[in-house]
Amino acid sequence: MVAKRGSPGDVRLLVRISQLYYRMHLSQAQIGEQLGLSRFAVGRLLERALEENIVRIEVVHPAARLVDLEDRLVGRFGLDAALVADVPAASGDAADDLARDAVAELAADLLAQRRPGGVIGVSWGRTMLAVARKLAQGWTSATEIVQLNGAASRSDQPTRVGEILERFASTSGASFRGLAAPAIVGSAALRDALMRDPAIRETIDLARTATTAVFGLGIPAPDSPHLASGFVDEAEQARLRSMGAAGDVIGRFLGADGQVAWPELDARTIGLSLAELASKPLRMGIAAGAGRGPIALAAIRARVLNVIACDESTAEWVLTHG
Amino acid sequence: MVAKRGSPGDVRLLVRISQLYYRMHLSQAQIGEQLGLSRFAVGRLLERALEENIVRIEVVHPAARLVDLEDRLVGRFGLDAALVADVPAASGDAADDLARDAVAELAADLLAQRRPGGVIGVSWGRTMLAVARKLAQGWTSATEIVQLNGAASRSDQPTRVGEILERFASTSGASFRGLAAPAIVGSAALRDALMRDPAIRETIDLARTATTAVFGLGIPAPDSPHLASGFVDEAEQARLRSMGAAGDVIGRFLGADGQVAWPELDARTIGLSLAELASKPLRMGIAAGAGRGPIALAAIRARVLNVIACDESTAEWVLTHG
DNA sequence: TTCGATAGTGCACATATGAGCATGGATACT
DNA sequence: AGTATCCATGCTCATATGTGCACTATCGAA
Repeated sequence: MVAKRGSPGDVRLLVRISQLYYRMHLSQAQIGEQLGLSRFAVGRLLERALEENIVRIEVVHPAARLVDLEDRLVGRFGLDAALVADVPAASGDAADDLARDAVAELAADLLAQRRPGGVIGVSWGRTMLAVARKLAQGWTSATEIVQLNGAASRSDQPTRVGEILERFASTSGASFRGLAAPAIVGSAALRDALMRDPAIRETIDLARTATTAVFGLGIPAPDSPHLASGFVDEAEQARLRSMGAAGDVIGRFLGADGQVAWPELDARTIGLSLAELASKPLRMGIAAGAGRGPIALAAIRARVLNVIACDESTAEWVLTHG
Repeated sequence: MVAKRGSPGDVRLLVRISQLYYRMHLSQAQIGEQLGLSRFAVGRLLERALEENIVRIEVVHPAARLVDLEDRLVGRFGLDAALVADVPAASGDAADDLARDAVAELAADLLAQRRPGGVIGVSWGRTMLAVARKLAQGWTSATEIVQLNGAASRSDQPTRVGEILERFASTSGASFRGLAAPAIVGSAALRDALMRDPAIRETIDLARTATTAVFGLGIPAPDSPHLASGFVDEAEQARLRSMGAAGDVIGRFLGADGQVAWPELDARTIGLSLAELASKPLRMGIAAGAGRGPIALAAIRARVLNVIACDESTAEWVLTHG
């Protein structure tokens, strides 16, 4: 007669079987033979040992947290993939640089894994530069790299759009095409006029054919390259923020709900539209650094991205507030 | 291209696969499908996750310690079984009572599990009384219960040998037979004379046919019922201890090496010999309470037991000193 | 006592996993 | 450049495990 369920000897049997199975790596049949039980009985007792928490199986690596965040982002928002970087939660410019690098590495890894071909559209900014610098030789077989949106010509900080395009192209053997125009101009009319310029138009048309887009998620800080380009004065910047702009995607500012924050300003913005962006099969948005939570959530809601790369605190903000 | 071994993305893959496998309970094939890997690759990565301690599987129940001690006792000394009771390591008479009860319960459980038949030999003492009181109705189909060694007639503490035999018998439907003689007498000649007495001889002969023996392991304390029976005076008791007697098994005192400590005294002892005891297929020795380590080890070395039941501190002592 | 409910048992069969091996692609060394 | 070596890969085949089911022992209530 075997010890009854719930008796002290019963737990001991579960413990013994668990140790034989998980520690000694005996088969259930061997254990059964040794203890005079059928292999079925052993299997069922092992199942009970698991149920009753006599055996604990856990994923203990620190990265487990991050993978968990990724899975929750994918599950909650129906994304294609999510990458959450392991970044100590510090603040300051140095910490932001670290976060950018870590997130950029993940983004570059994912691109290499997916090996997107054809035309790839890219935006610019510090984050995109970090990604460009992490790309390994031969990461893709793409044929052409194209700039998705205008670059500030008068920014105090160089936008480095040239280096970004050049690196994306040189590491992959693709050619590249820049967009020789400001991000945001003074009026919708001027924007429309520029968009009709043949060189600009050709680039935008090429960008429309891209099946992959990679872009950073920006915040409306006073030193944002978009806002500092000279066509958006301080009053307009203040108005933008007061309208609840969470940040920008390829130069276009979104509110927390994922809608364009200020349509009139959007009409003065040069580059692919958000609707066009949202139609790409692979569109990766990258958010690194403090305060990126709102724009990340807005971009997710707008569905302008289906792959997000961000740091831990951004991921947590999004999951908390989304 | 999959992330290279050692790269950060590699660990993340291991973590993700581990979570899908151990937490979500997907099959390796499903995981492979989902991540674009063969099921073999998934299996190998899971193996690596285990090797690299990304996944930890442990038996967490408090009883695991005890089961571990049991396994080590069985393995180290080639026993048939070992039972280690979960007893808080306290000292004092109350603690000893608790330990005795806990060990007795395990011993009774094991007996019920083995269901020994035929003739069962038993010794007496506080430990055996505790075992007798734990026996459940119908624990065995044995036909006869027989006393293995003489009982002190003049002990200050009643030996309760009657109750022990009666309980062993009444819970199993067996009849019982006592041994109406002292444990130790004054001379070998007197011992031999008693052993020739028909009633005593019959009981001993019956005990020789027993295939199962259950007995306590005693220590040579001044209040030991064996020593207090009147035939061993204080000088002899002191001599016994000075000869290094670790304790007794069915009234026969053993040295630390498992040899009979004092052959002349042994020749004055009534009951089964240790060699006869050691030939039984199932012979369970029970040691509960402080200071039982040495006699437990001695009994193991003498092979007079092949099943031991003891408390945690005794088990640890034996493993440390054996 | 008799009956029904319940939980445990062993089985046949389907599925999942592991082991050994041949292959191919990369690396390092000459 | 040529070549030896090392690994990772995916295969086949053997083993191990899980599932659903029919059967039985046990226990409590009528």
